[in-house]
Amino acid sequence: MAEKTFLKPKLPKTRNTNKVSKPPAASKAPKASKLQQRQKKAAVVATTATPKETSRRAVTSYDVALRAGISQSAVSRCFKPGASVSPAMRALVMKVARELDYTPNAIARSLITRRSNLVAVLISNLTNLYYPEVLSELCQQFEKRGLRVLLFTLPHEADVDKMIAQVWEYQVDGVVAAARLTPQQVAEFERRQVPFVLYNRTLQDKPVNAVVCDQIEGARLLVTRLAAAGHKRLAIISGPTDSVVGQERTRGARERIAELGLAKPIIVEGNYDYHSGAAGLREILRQLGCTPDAIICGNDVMAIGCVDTARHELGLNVPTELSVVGFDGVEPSTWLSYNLTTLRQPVQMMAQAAAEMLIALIAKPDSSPEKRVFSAQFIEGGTSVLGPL
Amino acid sequence: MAEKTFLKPKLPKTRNTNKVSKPPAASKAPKASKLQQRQKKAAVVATTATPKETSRRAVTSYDVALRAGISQSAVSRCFKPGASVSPAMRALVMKVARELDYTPNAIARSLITRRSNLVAVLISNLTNLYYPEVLSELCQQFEKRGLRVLLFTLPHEADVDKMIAQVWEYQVDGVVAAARLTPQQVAEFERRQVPFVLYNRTLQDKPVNAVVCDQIEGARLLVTRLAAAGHKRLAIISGPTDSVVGQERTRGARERIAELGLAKPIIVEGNYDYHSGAAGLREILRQLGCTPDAIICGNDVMAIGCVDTARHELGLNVPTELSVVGFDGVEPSTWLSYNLTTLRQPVQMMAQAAAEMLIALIAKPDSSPEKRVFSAQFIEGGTSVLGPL
DNA sequence: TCATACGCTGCATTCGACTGCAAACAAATC
DNA sequence: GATTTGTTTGCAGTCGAATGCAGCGTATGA
Repeated sequence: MAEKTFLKPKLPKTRNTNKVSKPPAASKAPKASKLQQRQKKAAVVATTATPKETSRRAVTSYDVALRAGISQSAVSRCFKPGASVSPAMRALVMKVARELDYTPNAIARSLITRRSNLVAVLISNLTNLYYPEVLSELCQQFEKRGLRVLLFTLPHEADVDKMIAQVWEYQVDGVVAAARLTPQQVAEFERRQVPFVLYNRTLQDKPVNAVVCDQIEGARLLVTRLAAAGHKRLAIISGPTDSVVGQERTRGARERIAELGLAKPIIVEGNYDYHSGAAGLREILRQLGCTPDAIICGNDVMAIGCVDTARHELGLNVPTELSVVGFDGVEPSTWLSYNLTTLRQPVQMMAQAAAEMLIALIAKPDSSPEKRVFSAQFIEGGTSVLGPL
Repeated sequence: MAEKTFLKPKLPKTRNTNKVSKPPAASKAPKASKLQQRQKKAAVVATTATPKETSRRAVTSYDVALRAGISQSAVSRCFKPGASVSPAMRALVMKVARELDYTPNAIARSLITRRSNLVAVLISNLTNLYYPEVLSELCQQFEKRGLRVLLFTLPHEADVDKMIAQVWEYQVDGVVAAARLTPQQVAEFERRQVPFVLYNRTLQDKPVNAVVCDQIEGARLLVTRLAAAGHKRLAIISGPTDSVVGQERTRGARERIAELGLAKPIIVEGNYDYHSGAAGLREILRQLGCTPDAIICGNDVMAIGCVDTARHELGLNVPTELSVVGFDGVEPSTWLSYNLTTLRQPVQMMAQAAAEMLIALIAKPDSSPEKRVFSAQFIEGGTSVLGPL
């Protein structure tokens, strides 16, 4: 109460050109001011709607302005951090806003500011066990910076183009793509001048903003360690051919195997899931006619499938009869039953880097492309016999 | 070419009130028409901007209208499915739109239609292994129906209110909440008249739209089966106390244990992760001084932690010396190393139901609340010794 | 005391698409 | 041929917040 009587006289009465100029202007009055129009509308709503139900319409800044006896622009300014508003005005507006349950409309704001504060995150397959971690981290990073995440999942790699069209419609400020995209699709990002960061993907022919983990380096390291421990006959269960990451892992392993003069490895293709790891192992044994020394799997889940099948279905002892290694370092790889030898990707750092990069790019769209390459961390688990390096 | 000459004369020349009415009106002309204003602006841009760079501004429906020699409203109508537009007009507009790379601005559309086509999905912890499946399914369902997903993760159960405020700002058409919310927070959904569906949660005192799985029924079934197989001393590793689902599972198990006249079970609290399953087991053994017959874990991941610790750390044989059962039926529970006895939740059906429900609710906001209760499916795995029922 | 500066505030316009209305045309009817 | 339908189109105003500008008020200086 005390506060109210303090504020009221000090604020709206000091200067209201509105009231002063209205009576004389009434003679000419080419058209009602916005606020007046609003006043009328509000009156209509009040008489039309049932008394208790405060109307279906949302509360707008005009409603707040009306109730507080000030202009709409004042309300708007109170919700903008750096704006020029007196403390008294801000207090009054906030009070009335709270009374009316006013929330600024981000849609309307976006329209005029041309900033939606939305970022699109494209992810191919959420059930991948690896991506939820990425998504979770990205989400938190963006939320911390006042950006909202519009999630797009690309399930059957089908109508990706249709989905991407949706991205444009929502005027997102930026895109993080952790999904397989054609060069044409990436090119469209550029054409539309929408900042974007690729996650674990790059383009051959064009420099783009990307956060990646050096798969080749990692794969070579794995082979080096396996060879040093005396493994000679290696086999590979690769990721699907359309996965760039998978291809790089395979290529790195293959190259290093060749360099070390080991026998050319059998390679069977998997699709990153548990069963394809199991199937891959069986196929390798069938083709080889005997057990290889070690199997390099394109990701942890396939490695787990491989280990389980070896142990529980084929009665093979992992690691003494067969070493199995994976990639990613997902949580189950650390479980006691597996304790997988793997290359852990620094997911948190990578996601953080991607978020940072995108935010920087939004602030300064014409920066030249940057690629941030992280190294995987070698985790020596119990599914491989490795000597000291 | 042929198409162009066919369309052009047939369309804009037949009736152009614009050209006819403009010259006479020029004498009075109180103010320029919108299209004319636009024309001027476009001219400015054209002369100001470098010739090659087609300007920084986005392409709008006015640009398309200008180029096609028609009105903006015609363009708008061409992008609205059921609108009254001649085929020739539609073809022309689509052609020009393609030439200019025009994409309708969903933000502007939302403002006037009061439909954002956005749904908020609130999820507490994406790394939970169970939620990615839910999210993935929800996403696909909504995308199929033309709704976009705004993702909100609530990490440390901290500033949930601040996050929810963001939900309002974006004028979402609906909310799916698969996170712990206070009754006050849920009440705010109602106050704001935003359709919402709770996933795996309900309120005690108020009927709300919800999709749930009957945890009590499931827990009772588990106990019944364990008891029938002769297990007498049961223990429980519960979910965290603030998880309603976890509490129900515990309660159901406890009730049934009491009904069957078995000894009151030791209950230790976990937090749903692998390590708390391991820790829970150790704690139970410490408190009990010996091995219980069976341990009921609040979810699969804890059950897995429990199994692993029993087998690899304590040298206990699961299931002969100790049965372990879980809840959820997440993918790793099916892996050969575990083959967990568990209650599988029909995630896909539930997510689908939630999406359907929300969509129905958006179409008809005043429907009375509905609760859809699903039953979990009992999966008899290899971590428990169970006779035939 | 008056001039200058600065701090707040309101006005009016803007963002881009949608839509009720009426005008214009085309087709159908008498 | 005149009238009545029906279809297609353009016009102008709308959604809700942001913002350049100008005006008002107060504090400061000379």
